[in-house]
Amino acid sequence: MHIALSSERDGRVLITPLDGSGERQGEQQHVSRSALPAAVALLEAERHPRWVWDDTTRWYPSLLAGGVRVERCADLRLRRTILRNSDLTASTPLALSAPDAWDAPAGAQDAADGLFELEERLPLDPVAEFAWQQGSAVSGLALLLSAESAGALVAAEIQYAGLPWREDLHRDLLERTLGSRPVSGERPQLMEALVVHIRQALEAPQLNPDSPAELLKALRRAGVMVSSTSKWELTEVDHPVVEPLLRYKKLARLLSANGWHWLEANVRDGRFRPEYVVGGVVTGRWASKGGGGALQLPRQIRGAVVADPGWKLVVADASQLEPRILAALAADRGMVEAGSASDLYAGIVARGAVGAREDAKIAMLGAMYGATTGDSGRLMPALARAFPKAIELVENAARAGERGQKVSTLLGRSSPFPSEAWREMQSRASSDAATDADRKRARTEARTWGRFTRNFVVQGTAAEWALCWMASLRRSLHELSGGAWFTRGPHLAFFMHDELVIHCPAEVADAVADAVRDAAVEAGRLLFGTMPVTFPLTVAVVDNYGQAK
DNA sequence: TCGTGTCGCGCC
DNA sequence: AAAGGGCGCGACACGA
Repeated sequence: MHIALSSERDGRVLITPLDGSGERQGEQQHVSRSALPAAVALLEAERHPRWVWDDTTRWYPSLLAGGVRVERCADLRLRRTILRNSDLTASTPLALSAPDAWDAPAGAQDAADGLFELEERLPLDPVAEFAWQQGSAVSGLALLLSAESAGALVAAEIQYAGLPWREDLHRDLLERTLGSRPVSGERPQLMEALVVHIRQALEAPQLNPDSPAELLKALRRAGVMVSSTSKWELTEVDHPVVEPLLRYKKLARLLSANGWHWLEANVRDGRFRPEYVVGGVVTGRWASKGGGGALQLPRQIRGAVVADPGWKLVVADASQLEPRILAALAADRGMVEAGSASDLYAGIVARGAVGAREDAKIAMLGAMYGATTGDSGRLMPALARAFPKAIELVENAARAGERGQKVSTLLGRSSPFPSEAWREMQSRASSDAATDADRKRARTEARTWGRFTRNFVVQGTAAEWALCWMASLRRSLHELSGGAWFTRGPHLAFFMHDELVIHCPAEVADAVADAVRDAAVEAGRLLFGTMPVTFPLTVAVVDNYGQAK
C-alpha cells in the first residue's frame, strides 16, 4: 500500500492511493494544509502505507509538528539520485534522461527554479515520478532505496526530538576553560594570558596568533623552521612557544566552534537540534548544515549532553566499522576471522600479518585511504600477503577510478564520473602531443581519483550498514514505546557516522541497549546474509554523553 | 563591503 | 619527490 502526497496550485494537498507499481488505486482526496496531519494520522493507523513524496524535508517536519509520526516513506528525490547514478540502472530511460527538477538538491526546489525551463517549474508530480522510478528500479537496489528513505525519516525525527543539552553546564565549561565571557571583540582572559606568553616566546609584541600568515612569519623569525602553523608540524618542534601556542589554538577552536555564540545559535529549550542532510555526501554518508556542525560534535563539550531527569542516554558505537566492512565486502575469510573477537587489529596481529596493534591500524587505514608512503605504505605489502582478497578489492576500486570508471557500494550506490576536465587531461596525456609535464599531472590526478574511488566502496558500504542499523533500531524503539508519542519513549537523539545516541526513560535503558545490539546484527544480516561477520558495538548507558568512552 | 579561496581543526 | 578518503565551519586574506 502506497499513498502519494502532492501540493496543488490552490495550496491544498492531493492524496493519491497507489499500488506498488505506481498505478492509481482508489479515490483521491483533497485536504487543506491544516487538515493534513489529521488525514495522514488516520490513513497511517488504518492502512500503514508507504508515503510517497518528493522530499521528506518538505513534508515530514510539519507532520511531526502536528503530532504525526509515520512508519515508512519513499523519498523520491533521494531515490532519484541513486537511480540516476547507479551502475545497476545505467541503461534505464531514467538514467539516460536529461536532468530535471527532480535532480535538484534537498530543499532547493525554489533556488533550483532558475536552472530549469519554464515547463519544468510546474509542481512536481510524485505519482508520475514514482511510477517511473518503480519501472526503472532493479531488485538489487530495493534495500538501498528503502534504507535511504528510512534514513530521511530518522533525520527528521532526530531534528524534531533534539539532543538534550544543558546550557548551564556548557557555560560552566566555557568559563572554566576560557575565562568569563568577554565583551564582544575581546579575547577571554585565559586566551589573552596565553597570547602574552606566545608574544614573549617569539619576541613579537604585536603578534595576532589567529592569523596563520602573521604567526608563520613570527615563528620563522624566531628560528622555528616550520612550513605551516598546523598542530602536527608544531608538535615536532622543540621551542618554548610550542606549548602555549598549542594550548591557545585549542582554546581558540573551542571559542569559535562551540563557544557562547554557538550555544546561543544552536541550543534552544534545552535541546540541540542537528540539521542532517541525508545522502549529502556522494558516498551516501550524511552531511550536516547550519552552524551546528552535527557530525563533528567535539568530545570536549559532550559533558553538556545530559539526559533529562529520570532518563538515560544509551550511547552505541560500532567498533572499527570500516575495516570490518572491507573484510565482509571482500569476503576475505582471514580478515573476517581476525575480526571475530572484539578487536580486529589485535586479530590481524594474532594472524602474524604485522607485529604490533598500532601497525595493524595504520596499515588498514592506509589500505582504505590509499597510502603509498610513510609507515602506512611500508606496511601494505605485508597486509596484502596476509589478506589478499581484501587488498585486491580496494586496489581494484582504485584502478577503476584511475581509468575513469565508476565503482559501487555493496547495495548499489555508484560513484560519480570524474569531471570533464579530468577526462580531457587524461586523454591529452595519452596523445602524441603530450609533454612530460602533461603525463605527470595526469598521473597525479588519476591517482587522486583512484584514492577517492578506493575509499568510496568502503565508506559508502559502511554508510549503508549505518542506515540499516538506524532503520532497524527505529522500528524496535517504536515497539518499545508502546504506542506513546515517540519523544515520550526511547528515541534516537543523535547520529555520527558509526555512533548513535538514544534518549530513553531509565527503566527501558537496558532494553534499548539490547535493541541497539540486535539492530547491529540485523544490519549485518541485511548486508552480508549468512557470512559470519560481526559488528561489535561499544554500548554505554550513561547520564552524560561525556561519560561514554 | 562584499564574495571567494585558503588554512586549520574538529568529527568519522 | 610525493604527499591517506570524506565532510563543515570560522577566521583570515585578498581582490573586485
